Amino acid sequence: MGVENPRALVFATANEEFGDYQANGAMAIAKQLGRNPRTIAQEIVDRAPLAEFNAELGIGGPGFINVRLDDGFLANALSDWTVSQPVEHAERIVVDYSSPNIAKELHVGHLRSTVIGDALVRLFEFVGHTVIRQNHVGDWGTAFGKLIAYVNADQDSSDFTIGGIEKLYVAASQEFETNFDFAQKARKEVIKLQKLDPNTLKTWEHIVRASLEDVQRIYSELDISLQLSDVRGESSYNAGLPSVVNDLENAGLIVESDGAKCVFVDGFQRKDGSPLPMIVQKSDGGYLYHTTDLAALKHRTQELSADRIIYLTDSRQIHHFQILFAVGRLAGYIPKEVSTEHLVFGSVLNKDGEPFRTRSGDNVLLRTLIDEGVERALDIVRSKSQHLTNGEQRKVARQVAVGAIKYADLSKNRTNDYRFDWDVMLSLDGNTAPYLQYAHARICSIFNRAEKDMSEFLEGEIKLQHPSERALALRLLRLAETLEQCLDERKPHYLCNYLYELTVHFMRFYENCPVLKANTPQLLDSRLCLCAKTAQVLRVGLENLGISLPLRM
RNA sequence: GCGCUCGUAGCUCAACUGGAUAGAGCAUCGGCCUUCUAAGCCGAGGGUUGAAGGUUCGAGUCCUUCCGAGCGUGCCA
Repeated sequence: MGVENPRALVFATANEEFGDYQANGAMAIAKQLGRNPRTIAQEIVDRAPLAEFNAELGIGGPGFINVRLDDGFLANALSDWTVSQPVEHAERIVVDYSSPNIAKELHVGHLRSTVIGDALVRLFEFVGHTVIRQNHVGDWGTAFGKLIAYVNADQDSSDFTIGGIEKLYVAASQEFETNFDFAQKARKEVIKLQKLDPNTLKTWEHIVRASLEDVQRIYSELDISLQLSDVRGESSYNAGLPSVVNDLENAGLIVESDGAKCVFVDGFQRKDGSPLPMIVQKSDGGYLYHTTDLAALKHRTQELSADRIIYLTDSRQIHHFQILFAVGRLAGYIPKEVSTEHLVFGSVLNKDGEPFRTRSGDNVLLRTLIDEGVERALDIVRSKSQHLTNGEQRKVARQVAVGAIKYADLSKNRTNDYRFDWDVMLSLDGNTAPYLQYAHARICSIFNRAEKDMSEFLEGEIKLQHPSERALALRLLRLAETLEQCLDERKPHYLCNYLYELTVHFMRFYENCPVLKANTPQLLDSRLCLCAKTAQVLRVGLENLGISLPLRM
């Protein structure tokens, strides 16, 4: 038609009465040509572009081309369909997430980075990327002086288990505030640590190990895929910090200001318009997190050969990452073809919209959160699932609780703050993990009752007889486009919304279409196949979000 | 002060990045269990998308101004 870059702009219709999909490209073309959009749409439709699929085309509104897929086409498409959706170009993606602090237990402040990060790495891997997880733990710094001094002073604490480390840290901090001698010892330990004194280092290692073991226990309870081998703490970059500063000096980027070594980057300025520096070495010679992050960046491009580097932190660090990436480019640490992304997320608020804290104002520990969730879930499971044994109830309660916590987080747009509300996330109504888990359990139950193996029905001829079967089929086929959108924007909530919508349609199908009492053997097999595929999508979807599914509940 | 993010039903959240009549759940009201798990399904009411302008065939989405909230703004991370 003589138009540059014509795009079909195909979307699922907002309203079923318009069909299944709509193409909005005609209006864009009409604008370019200065012609009537409906005429353009008609010309496109006249060419019968989807004739081979038997699709029904119509024109609506100012020039929408509505597409209703043929039932037979849909049924065939679903019969041949599989969940696997590999990307064309696989990349090596470094994902930096969770990042707990040693000697502090995981708390709500780590929840979103950990949960969202873990969902994304699983999804990246599912579509074929190579993911390198990096847990950038805070295992270095002045706080360790206090801890080491405290452990040294009290030999009993040397065999602490880490429920105790948090307490140890609190006790050490208190001692630091009130006991002058202790404070002196703590400062000495910091220096000894920096000089890699063997005894001090030994205690440090001991603390780090115990702390990491505790972190792994929480990960395991939360079904987080991070392993000890993914840990690469701040301490591991220590030796490289001077060379980072050296690199920056060689690149002519360092400016001394008030005794501190700074990098100034165009575009970063303070309120008065004066340039805002990144300080890479303090006036006392010490290094800062900027420097460590630069060293990590260098490591990730040069040693890990990343194509992409992704960071998950809350939105307060936006500025830090902007300047970090800018300096990384200037220093040559980030080659042109490598992309860096800072994925931000909002804060976790309580029911009333305030920061989520304990009564005394402390961060809520993930340990506490899991325990409370399991307890609440167990109450519900005991009252609703009396057909399960005690042991099964406990297991289901755990899956429901962990699923609920993670799903509540993942199902919201990550960039916004979200409210943590037990009653909403554990509810069986609405866009929640238990609702999806329940639908899956119902499907399993059908196969149990029929004494058939679900995996044998993943393939088979599908017949779409009832409108709810058709609607379900259409939703199943949208997995691929959902995953694409989800990973395109690195926003898991698109997948959650999809899974919820899929489940709603499954529930309707379930109400309207008896499976085991279907009229003919062909219809029985077709419906079992729809069930099996739905269960598979739920499983693939939820498991890639890090959420497990009970077979019964 | 400046910068970033945000403001959608009484509440919690969506809205495929500019598309048709802004959708779900909770809460409220009303229906459906001798049939595969009722932890379910069906229906009803509920909106000037913070306000006012602007761009466009078309705006919750883009631009401007205002109001309001949160966060950030040089040696902590």
